[in-house]
Amino acid sequence: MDMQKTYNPQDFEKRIYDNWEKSGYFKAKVNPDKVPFTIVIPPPNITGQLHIGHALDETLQDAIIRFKRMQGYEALWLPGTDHASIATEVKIVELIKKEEGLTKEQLGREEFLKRAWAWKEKYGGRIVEQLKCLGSSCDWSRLAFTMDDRCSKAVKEVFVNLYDKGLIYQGSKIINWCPSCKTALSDAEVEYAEEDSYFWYLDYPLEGEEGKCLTVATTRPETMLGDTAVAVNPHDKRYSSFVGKYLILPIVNKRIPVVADDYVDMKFGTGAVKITPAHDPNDFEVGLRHNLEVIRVMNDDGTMNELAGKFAGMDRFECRKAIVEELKAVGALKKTEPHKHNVGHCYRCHSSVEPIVSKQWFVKMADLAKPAIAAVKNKSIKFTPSRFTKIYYNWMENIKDWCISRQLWWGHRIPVYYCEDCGEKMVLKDAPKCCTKCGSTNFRQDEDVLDTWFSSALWPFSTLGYPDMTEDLKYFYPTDVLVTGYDIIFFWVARMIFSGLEHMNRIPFKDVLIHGIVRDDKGRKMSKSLGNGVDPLEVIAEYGADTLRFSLVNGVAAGSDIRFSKEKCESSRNFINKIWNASRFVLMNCEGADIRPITEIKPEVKDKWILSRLNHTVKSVTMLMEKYDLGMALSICHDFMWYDFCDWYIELTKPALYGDDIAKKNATLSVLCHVLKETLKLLHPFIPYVTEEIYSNIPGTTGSIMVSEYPRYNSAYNYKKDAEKMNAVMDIIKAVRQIKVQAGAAPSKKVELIVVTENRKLVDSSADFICKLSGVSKIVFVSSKQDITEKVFTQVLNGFELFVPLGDLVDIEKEVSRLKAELEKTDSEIERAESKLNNPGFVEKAPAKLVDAEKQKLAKFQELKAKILANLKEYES
RNA sequence: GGAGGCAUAGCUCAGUUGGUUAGAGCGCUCGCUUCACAUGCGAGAGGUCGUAGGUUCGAGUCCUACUGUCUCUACCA
Repeated sequence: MDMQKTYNPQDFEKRIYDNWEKSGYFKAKVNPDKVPFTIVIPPPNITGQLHIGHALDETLQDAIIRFKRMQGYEALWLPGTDHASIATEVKIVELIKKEEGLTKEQLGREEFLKRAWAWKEKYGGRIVEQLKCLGSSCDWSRLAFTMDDRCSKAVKEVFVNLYDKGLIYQGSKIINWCPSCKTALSDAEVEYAEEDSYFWYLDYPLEGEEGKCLTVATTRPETMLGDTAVAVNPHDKRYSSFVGKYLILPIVNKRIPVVADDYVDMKFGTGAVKITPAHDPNDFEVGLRHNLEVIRVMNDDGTMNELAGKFAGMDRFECRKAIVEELKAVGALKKTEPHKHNVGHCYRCHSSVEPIVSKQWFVKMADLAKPAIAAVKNKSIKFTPSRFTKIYYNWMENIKDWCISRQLWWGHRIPVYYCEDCGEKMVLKDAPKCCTKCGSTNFRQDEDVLDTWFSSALWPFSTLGYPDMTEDLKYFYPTDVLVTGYDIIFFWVARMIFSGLEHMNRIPFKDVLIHGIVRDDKGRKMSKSLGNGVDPLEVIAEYGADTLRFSLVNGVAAGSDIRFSKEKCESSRNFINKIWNASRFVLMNCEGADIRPITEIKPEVKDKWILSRLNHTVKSVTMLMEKYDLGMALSICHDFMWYDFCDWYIELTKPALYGDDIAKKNATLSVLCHVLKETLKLLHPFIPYVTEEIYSNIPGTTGSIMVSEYPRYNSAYNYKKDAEKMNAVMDIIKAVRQIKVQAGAAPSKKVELIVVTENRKLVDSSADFICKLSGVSKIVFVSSKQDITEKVFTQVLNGFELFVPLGDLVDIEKEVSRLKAELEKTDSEIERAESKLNNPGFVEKAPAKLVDAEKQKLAKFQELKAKILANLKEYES
């Protein structure tokens, strides 16, 4: 046995991980004799390093995969990283600006991509190291990257297939544009935030009718330069005479029609809306319905273009001010009022997003969404917790076409080629040698790359070999469970589901385990601006990976957010320290002892009690693990380890361990070893390092705990009667302790215990325990309280009356009032039970088991009451 | 506008399909350096489970309304 006095994870975590890796236990292979169990990691972005949210995600996955591996599944946890197109590109742009003083355009595409791959090598590698520190049992031989050859091949295959099926198309539509990143964004990539702004009321004069005008209200006056109509509600009587007439657009002095459209809300603003089809999604729709001209007045970088006339070249916000001034000058600004409204921001750079008309590639969603909704409706895919299905439906049922092209360089380049000579468009998996139509070799590839989520959507099968029907793909797909946060249900989970169904004809996973986000100790979201982020590596350096993992999982309900605090870490560390010391106790005593397998031991009552407790624990923990209720599973392991094993069983073994009976000592130690070993196995998925370290020191164990057999429930170990006996003894011990504390006697003071009972045999056979655990020097049996001559404290239990003579410490008056309080409590229990049993509804309708239990409870309390009364009478006489 | 979560001890949170006397951690009080552990041991105090109704023999748990709070989603110019 080689264990330091204090738990010190830094001494062994690294060594253990290295051993695991060397042993090849993490590797999974196609094995027809075993049932596969597969998890693909949600690939962390290579933008930086792992944060505490990743630590939670990986801990949950590792716990599940370790559990399944021990249960005998061929467990594969497939690791990888994500190129994170826009997020990484933003970082690299910043880097080259800082280090080389260049913009990406100045650097050029080829050089830029070199920098990006270097970044990937550096940060991708770092993330892998961090995953290892956490203890993640990933199959590193399969490490994937969303832009590696395999994934790239899958992306091209899927793009071409969808295009051929007519599910990918190119079109000019209104999309979200980030003027800072200069790329299109999908709807999911826009974040809205409320901002204080103004509502500007503008007068648009009616053509040919001097002095008459229509007032529109707008939050974006600068877009009026691109107005091509004003819309009113067809039922709005105020404006019915205007419909079909023309207005003169101020400043621009252009004729624009008044159209009637249901989209307009009569009650909002003035009931008249300026229509700018090029710069507003709703206006774009109105424009389509009324055949309006689309005039785009803004450049890609957010400045005004030549169609903005004298405002050309101005930044959009500058232009807004200038337009307002100009409108005021020409008398078209009627009034201004403060207004709060939601403005969309780029989820990566946070600039405000500009809705503009642009030619982009889209995925047609309607037909893809239907089977994806059905798969969840018919429970082929189950969300845990189930409430997240509603969030999923909500999005899927209202889904719009997915804009997948990005005007970026870092990512999968769109596999579309244009012939410079004949203009032919070629959508091909591999770059053509020449134009498929005219044979020209003068062609170019589409400049754009794909949305990063396009490749992530294929992750569960691209990493296993798709489009080739490999053995891996056949064996490990569909995967079993996907573990991720609720924040990427739309971005990722939904898209994997329809992609799996479309390209593999099968769901990508059976279960989706959703967890919450990790917040700081005050419940705030961790963010760079608040500076309240917690670095998992720092926590590991201070407390060890096991403590971090324990803190993130113990007692946490699925799907709910987690508060992370130092206090929590400390209490987790204390628990692991407790395991450490309990194990030291067991192992130190084992030295030189004859430890036998549990099957060769004849257990006595205390042993049967802990074996039955262990058995129950195994049953509930296994059940909870299978339901992915890891927080509860771990909490039950914790309670068993601390309260049953350490607080009670270890103490109960001491009389035997320090006694002279060698056979008894060996038997007890064998049970101690068995229970410790099995408990460590239950804990191993959550806290792998410390359990491995201790396990290797237990006599009789060979190999790693991570490939040991997971404990199994066995009804032969229930020992119901013995467990009840032990519980009665434990009640006696607790009662004596209570008497001593209440009397103010020192814990070390040895007292005499006088017992009235019909079950003398039980007390006799457990005398060792009672004496050792409650500081009793001698147990005396009497037939009734009348036989006691000294002043005593009294405690009445079911089947036992306990009396402790404590001489002058005994205060009769206090004792009487204490007994009266006990009596009152007992009375209220009797009353409660009686009212239930007197209720015909309860007796008739409640399950017989419960009625019986209630009857027993009543009898028990009535017996207690009788004894308390008898004791009270003694004092009164 | 739509949807969802949460409201339980001083604080942070558990609480399985409704069913014994509602639990834990931290904090607090009292007593202990007892031969694994003071990162500990023993004994306690502390809760009308947000409010009002309802269903039921029985509600922290199910239903309705309300109050407070957080989040997602839509983007009404």
